Amino acid sequence: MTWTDERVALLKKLWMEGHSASQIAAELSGGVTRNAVIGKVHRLKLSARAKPTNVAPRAKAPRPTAPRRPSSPSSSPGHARGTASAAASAVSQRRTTIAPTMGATALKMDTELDTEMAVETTTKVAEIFIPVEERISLLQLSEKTCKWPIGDPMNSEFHFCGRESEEGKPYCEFHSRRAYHQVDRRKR
DNA sequence: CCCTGATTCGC
DNA sequence: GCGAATCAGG
Repeated sequence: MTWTDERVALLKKLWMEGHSASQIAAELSGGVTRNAVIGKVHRLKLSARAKPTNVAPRAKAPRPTAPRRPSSPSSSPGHARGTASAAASAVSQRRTTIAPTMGATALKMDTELDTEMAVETTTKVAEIFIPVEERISLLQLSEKTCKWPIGDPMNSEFHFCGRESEEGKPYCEFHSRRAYHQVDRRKR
């Protein structure tokens, strides 16, 4: 299949409407893969659709010397994957970008709830402080504890899963599936 | 394991 | 120009 004007036009339309590359690939007839769609999108220089004001510098461009695609059927030695140090650095190198608006909103809500909070605190302050030693707080999480939140953050019973997480994963095996396995993908 | 877009580079 | 392989991330 070739990129006719009609197919390109449809590609542009669907891409601008927010369809994913795989969805567009399915929409276009023929054996078009999502990679083909993405490649075409980049060549057309329309990879930017509705940026949220935030454009992180593309510094994640490694140039692996390893062969991209073996042209000969000779087998190559297997490569080890995933190390403990890699997982640790991945966590420590995490960058959190908080939009100014979020901070302002949080502050505003904080002050708004202040008076309401004060009344509640005076009546049930004892209940709030008792279980603090037993709960798993945010700061007590480590790289090997499941970080799946349980309960309402506003409730004193709020805690994290805390079970052992797989190497390099933020959640335990059970919650990792909950987090990444898409159940209602079709409804979009 | 499911998915997303981004990038590279042999063809 | 094309797109599979690969990467990086949620």
